[in-house]
Amino acid sequence: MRFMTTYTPAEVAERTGFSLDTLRYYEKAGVMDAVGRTAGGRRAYTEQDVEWLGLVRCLRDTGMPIAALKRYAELCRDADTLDERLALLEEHDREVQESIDALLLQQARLREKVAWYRSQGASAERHLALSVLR
Amino acid sequence: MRFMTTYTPAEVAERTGFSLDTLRYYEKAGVMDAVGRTAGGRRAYTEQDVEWLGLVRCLRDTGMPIAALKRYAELCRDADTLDERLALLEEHDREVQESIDALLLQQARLREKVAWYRSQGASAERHLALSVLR
DNA sequence: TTCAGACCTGGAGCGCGCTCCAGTTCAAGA
DNA sequence: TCTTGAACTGGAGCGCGCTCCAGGTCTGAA
Repeated sequence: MRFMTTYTPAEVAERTGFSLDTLRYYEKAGVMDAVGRTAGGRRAYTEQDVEWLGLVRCLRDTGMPIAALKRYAELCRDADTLDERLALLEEHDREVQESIDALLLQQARLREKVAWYRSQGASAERHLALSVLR
Repeated sequence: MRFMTTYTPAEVAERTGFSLDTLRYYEKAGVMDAVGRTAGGRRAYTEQDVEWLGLVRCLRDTGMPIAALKRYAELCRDADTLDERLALLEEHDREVQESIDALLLQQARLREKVAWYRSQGASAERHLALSVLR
């Protein structure tokens, strides 16, 4: 007989930032293995479940689609898939890098626009200053 | 009588990277002003239209929602709204910065994971090397 | 024992941003 | 003149990732 700490759905939602509905959805969608249950049928998340959800958080926040997450989860069920898992994460990393790069590029454009508006604002103020001085 | 260069929908799609459907959608949605038409009723995009779409590209690529873009377009119809436009873009810039920061943070986590897999791969190789040497 | 409130399920619904479609019209080249 | 292909319209449909709902069950505190 072994004992282990488990967490209620509400606690997991609190700790991971996922909603209860999202947690159930992830389970249904195969993003995570079926969660253990209490005698009464309530979910009892283990520490590992919560850790897994931490990784899910990371991958979702970086834009990995549910389908890829599901694929990754499947690979993790088989211990003999380290290469594939690594490849999947490396591919994702490249995509993340690309979106960061794209974001930085467009941010530069955006800031040019902002700078332009500020210069317009400045001339409006100059204008105001002149009219005040008149 | 004045002449100006205009562009067909196909040309604009080519230049902006938006699909024909998306261009029509943006017009319907108020993301851009109604585009001028030829005698036969076909759209004739002006250089300004194309420039505007360039800005739309920038804002969409950085995640600005259609509704905000529409709001911005409305402000641009009134010359007397520089402050509001600037505020809108500055707010957007902050959000862009936040998502870049979030992305960088999670990317770091992701790379730790990748590094872990590589170390596993390395020990697997060591293991392989050992078995080869045996 | 009772009751509130957390949790259960299956399935419908939603918000976003397009994307596709059908049926029609326009325009340029052979 | 005919043909072909690009563009027109209004509206339906879609993929994604949740989110909500109804109707029922479980559980711990009073």
